[in-house]
Amino acid sequence: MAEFLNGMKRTHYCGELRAADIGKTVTLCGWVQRQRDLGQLIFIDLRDRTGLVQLAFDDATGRDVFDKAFSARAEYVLAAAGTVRERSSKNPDLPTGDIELEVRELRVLAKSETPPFAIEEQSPVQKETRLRYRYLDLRRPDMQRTLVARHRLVKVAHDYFDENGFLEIETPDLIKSTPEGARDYLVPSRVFPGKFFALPQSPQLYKQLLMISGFDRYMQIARCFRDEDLRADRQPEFTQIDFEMSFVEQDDVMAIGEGFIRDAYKKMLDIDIPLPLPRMTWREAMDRFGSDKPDLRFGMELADLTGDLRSTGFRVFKGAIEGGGSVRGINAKGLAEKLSRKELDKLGEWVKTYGAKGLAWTRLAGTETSSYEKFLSPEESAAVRRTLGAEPGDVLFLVASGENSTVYASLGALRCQLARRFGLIDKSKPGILWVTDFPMFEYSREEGRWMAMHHPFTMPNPEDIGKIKTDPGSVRSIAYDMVINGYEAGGGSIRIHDTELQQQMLEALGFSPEQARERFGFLLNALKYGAPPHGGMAWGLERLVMVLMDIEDMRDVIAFPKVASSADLMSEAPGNVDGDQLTELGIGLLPEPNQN
RNA sequence: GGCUCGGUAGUUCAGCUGGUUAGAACGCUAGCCUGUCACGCUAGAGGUCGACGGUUCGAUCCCGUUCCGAGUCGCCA
Repeated sequence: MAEFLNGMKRTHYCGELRAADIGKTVTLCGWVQRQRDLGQLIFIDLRDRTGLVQLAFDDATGRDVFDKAFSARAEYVLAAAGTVRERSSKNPDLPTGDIELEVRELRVLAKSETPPFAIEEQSPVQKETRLRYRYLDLRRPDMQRTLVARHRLVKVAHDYFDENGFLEIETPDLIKSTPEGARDYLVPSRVFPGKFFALPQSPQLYKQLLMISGFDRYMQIARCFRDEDLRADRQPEFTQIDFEMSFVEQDDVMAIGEGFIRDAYKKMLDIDIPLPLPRMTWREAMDRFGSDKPDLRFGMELADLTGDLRSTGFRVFKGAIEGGGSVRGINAKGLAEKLSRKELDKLGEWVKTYGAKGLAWTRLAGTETSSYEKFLSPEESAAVRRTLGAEPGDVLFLVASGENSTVYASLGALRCQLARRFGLIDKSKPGILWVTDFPMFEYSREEGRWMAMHHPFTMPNPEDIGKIKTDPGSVRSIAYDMVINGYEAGGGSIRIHDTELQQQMLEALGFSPEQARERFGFLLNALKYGAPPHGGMAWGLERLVMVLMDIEDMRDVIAFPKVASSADLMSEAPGNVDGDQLTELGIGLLPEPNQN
């Protein structure tokens, strides 16, 4: 049976004691990091969220206390009272290494089973084990540091938006399902059997309604849910730093957004971000980097070789160009010696996952080899080399496709892959920029219709409004993303505040007036009663913590995350429910052979 | 939904061409040790080789199915 505190009150955190505290009587509480039994002398490292401190037990220690120290094991919870004294042999590796606690009184507040892994920095344990025992994993200093940073970033956001006149207003989590966009998580209604709420993918419609209500400047730390497959940087439930403001144009929103990111870098990392942030149109980002979230921390930009190869006889390139696509390339500077023939073939296989039919290359090592130059005229080969700035030691990569999106995706991914693998990324300064002028629509093959690239409430560029019906592919939107280090850290837009334009937009997206009313009637109605021009944006809180802390796995910035199947390994959610619960909700399950 | 990779002691891993007692390190348990701090020394315990089926005289190893995990493409207004 564990002991109780029974009047012992913690006076200090473990990690904050210093030489200046020598002679003080203190009471500490924490977990046993390690017990070192030297016979007549025992040391215990006691840990709390501030760090470690050494407890000492020797012949001056009472028998009862000494025996407790003897039987203490890893992760036992202790309260220790005594006197801070100077160590006879100091430990320069520990902030508290000059002192130790001479323990007079010791309580074992809780014993512990041997933990499945050691609670320490950079524990070499697999993610799966860590997530099963997340409550132990979270005791590790790096996890604690990360969650502290996350807390501080939220605090920076609250402070910044409060200082700028924004009000935090909560929007509902049980809302109406929207057909556009990601799959909704559905919540059955007991009162309306057969009907469902949805969990929000974002507070989008509600924050627009708040603008119509006149709150003028809104912000929220908003929980969002998307029932889509996961990635290392994507979780089904996540948090947005969300804001919206009235009587503004794109530059006004961007100025507020930039101000926050400057504050965040200053207060979290003491890094000065010069404003205004650089801007790049979506078109330019695609052409130069093959991505709408370009990582600016390294070069290897794409080059369009279509002009050089316009009249080539090489069937692969010719077919791509005549098919309305292009041939583009990148120059992997100086990587010829590092990329063997075998590895080039591997990369060729790898780009196929992005839809490319293959990867053409020229390796300018001692003996030059090329997979495609034999099919080109000498003039064409020379032109390609010239355009790519080829020099001895380089490797040229070319992708040709009748679909420009395939060329962009393949080369954009290859560029990032090579940079990561060969350490070309300059981490000394963050690569932050705005990407603007996104296309309003993109065509969905599966749906056979035009879809909103951002969302259906995004303001089209006034210059392009006339083309919504005639040439939707060329319509630009007043939408902007904030890209940091190759991540889409945030994004937003100016919204449509005009009923007629909103209806026109929904029509272009294939909604009948009835469908539009059914899905978004409340917004369309609200727009009729005097909507101010408004816009806003949102950041993914997790993404921001990731880029700020240089963490690559989103699960490492979330206390209790999901694994790739969207399950929670610790609680084993999702789980079965009682038949009674389903009956009450009017839900019957289809027979599933693999239910257990 | 597709593709690729992985699952062996509590943990991280090794395990040849299929061969009879499946290993290492750390951790754990016990004993010794008065200045350690990744303490040290000695001894010991600990395995459904993810699961099921098949091939074989014999399967951790080969084949099939399946479960779990990772990455990624699709998907993610």
